[in-house]
Amino acid sequence: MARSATIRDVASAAGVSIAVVSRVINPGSGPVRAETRDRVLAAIEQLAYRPRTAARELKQAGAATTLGLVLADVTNPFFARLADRVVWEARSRGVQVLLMTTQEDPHLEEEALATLVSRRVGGVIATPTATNPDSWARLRQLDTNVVFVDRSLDDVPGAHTVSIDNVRSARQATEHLVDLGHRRIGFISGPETSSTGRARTAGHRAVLAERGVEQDDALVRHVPFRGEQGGDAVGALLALPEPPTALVVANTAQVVAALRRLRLRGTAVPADLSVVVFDDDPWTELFEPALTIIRQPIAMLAAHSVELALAERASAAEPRSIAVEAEFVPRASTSAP
Amino acid sequence: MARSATIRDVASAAGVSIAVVSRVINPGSGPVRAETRDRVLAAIEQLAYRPRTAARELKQAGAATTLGLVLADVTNPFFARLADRVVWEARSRGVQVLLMTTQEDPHLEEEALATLVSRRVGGVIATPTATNPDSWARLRQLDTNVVFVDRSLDDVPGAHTVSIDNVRSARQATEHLVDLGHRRIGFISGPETSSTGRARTAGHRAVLAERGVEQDDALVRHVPFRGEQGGDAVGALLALPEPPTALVVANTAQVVAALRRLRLRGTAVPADLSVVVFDDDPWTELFEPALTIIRQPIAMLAAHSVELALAERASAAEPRSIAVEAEFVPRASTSAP
DNA sequence: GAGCATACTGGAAACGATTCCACTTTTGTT
DNA sequence: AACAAAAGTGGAATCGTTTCCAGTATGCTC
Repeated sequence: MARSATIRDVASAAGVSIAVVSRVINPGSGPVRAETRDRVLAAIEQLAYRPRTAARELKQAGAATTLGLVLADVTNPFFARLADRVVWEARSRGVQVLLMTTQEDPHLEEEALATLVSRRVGGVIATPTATNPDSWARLRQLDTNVVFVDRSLDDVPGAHTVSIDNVRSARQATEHLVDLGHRRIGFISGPETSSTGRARTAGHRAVLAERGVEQDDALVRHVPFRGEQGGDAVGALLALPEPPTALVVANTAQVVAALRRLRLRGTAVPADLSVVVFDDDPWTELFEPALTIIRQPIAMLAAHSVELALAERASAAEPRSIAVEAEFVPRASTSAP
Repeated sequence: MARSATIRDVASAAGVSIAVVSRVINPGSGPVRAETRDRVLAAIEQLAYRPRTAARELKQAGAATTLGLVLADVTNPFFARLADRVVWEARSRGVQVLLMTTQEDPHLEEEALATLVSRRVGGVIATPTATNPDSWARLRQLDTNVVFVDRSLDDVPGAHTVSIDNVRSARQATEHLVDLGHRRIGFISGPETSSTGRARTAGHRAVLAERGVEQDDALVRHVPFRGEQGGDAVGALLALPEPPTALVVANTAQVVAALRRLRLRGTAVPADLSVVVFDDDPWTELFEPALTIIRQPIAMLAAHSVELALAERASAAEPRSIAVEAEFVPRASTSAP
């Protein structure tokens, strides 16, 4: 296999210097006579020359041309759609996206960040899984914009945050259920270490306190975002001496596992158990009964994230925290107990 | 912001030459005295030095350390799970994945391929959307392994293919329906340009011919994989003077749109219309009635793809075409007409 | 047609790593 | 104690670009 053509090959084929070829490749970087340009372009075409990114990036230190997107789990439809939108937004700005998945594994996350660091990407958008403070700090230190989306980490100074107002959304869900007359409300949340998990349980608890509903810690379950444990959590809740009459679930994977379990047990929704989900998969509407959901404005999340990730990097800039509005969509899976 | 440390900074901090630092960074590349190594490592730690990928790649010509994954649509759960598995497989081999999405847009696909070419990745796994023969050819020309997964392209010499046997799976679906007594079977397939679309309709037609069922081209609809057009297709089919009593649908996005439309029209499944889907989303089981599906062995697809993509590159090697077995899972959405 | 400002071109120095090869030091053998 | 082999180290070339700067050709003005 012949070594692929370099700028030098093109230069000699076109009978010019490599400097000229470089100017042809990057229009606007200097004058080139039209006739010369044509000759160079012909040579490029003929040799199928493509400049090597590696060499290019090596020379131009801070290439804001690539953006890292570190997702916890593409298998989660919410993240998948977020990725889709981020790619779309980035593309409209002529930026490429390096998409990495951590599968909710702190180790993989650390690896992903190491890659991004050594690639010197222009910005990073991430749904952090674990507290890898060193890795995040390293990114900041390179003056890379760091944007946490959906979830966030407290101990990463300088990182921007984009998410829905989780406290508020959890409040809405719980208020809705309390208004319907529920007094024992199960809450399947993300891990306690996750910012979303904490914010949502906080909102939930606040409403219960305001409404004078008795709190029972046994009703709040912290379950990994990924995997099948949502089912076990539901099982445990319904096995309580005083089982809940309503349930709030944190994401699609969990609700799928939970619904599967409910069907197995013959628990009727909403007759025996009302259900609210933090997510917006098209299937939630098709499910019988249609699920009451909290719909996150994915396009907005993506737009703001990309914006911040690509902003002029000024280490001094105040980190911003953007909260977008989620929509509460009551449907058929919630009713009076 | 201070320029980040280079190998030279580390070398002078540790009082050694850059050659030694390089050997420390890549263990096994040459001898280093233990004491020296410690000194270098300390300097690395202290300066937070991280080698730049760009420089590294520039030197080592054929770095088989990165693999490109070009997906048509991460929003499609099938592809999302494929991505998840590919990342997993690649990681177990110490390889990183550059995930790019084309959103079923030939333009975006071409861009993605251009990136991959200029990055000189070791291998590419793709679900091709369009015939971009030049781009694919360029990859082959660089002696990059090209693996098509799920779908394939005919006019790309040298590319490997990994997919299920689409003819066979479509046969199973149609046979199942014919056995149940259906004579008019609607078929919502991918675009005619897609290999899967063609293979599946071929299998479908073969069974009809064998069983002496009258064929009607109006019953076969070619619909984009992405978007909402599955709904319109269903509407059109049911508006036929002689509407079908059964329906085969090509993927999740299409079936979601289709089911939404059916619900709107009040068409009962399977009483009025039996439904089979080429896909395996957990929701298909939760849907009422549980959908009869064709389950693709995603883990196998991923394993084979990564294997081929990372294989020793020998341009001479015969391109392989691997067909893995899909599983037909009859559930409640199909019954006698 | 002289003088000057531009347009165009090419030589050479980076960028930050890896790697070959020659050189020095240590170790082991007899 | 002498010598060979092995271990350790550093100088310098190289990978494929971009970019600075100096040099040459061209066009314009008077």
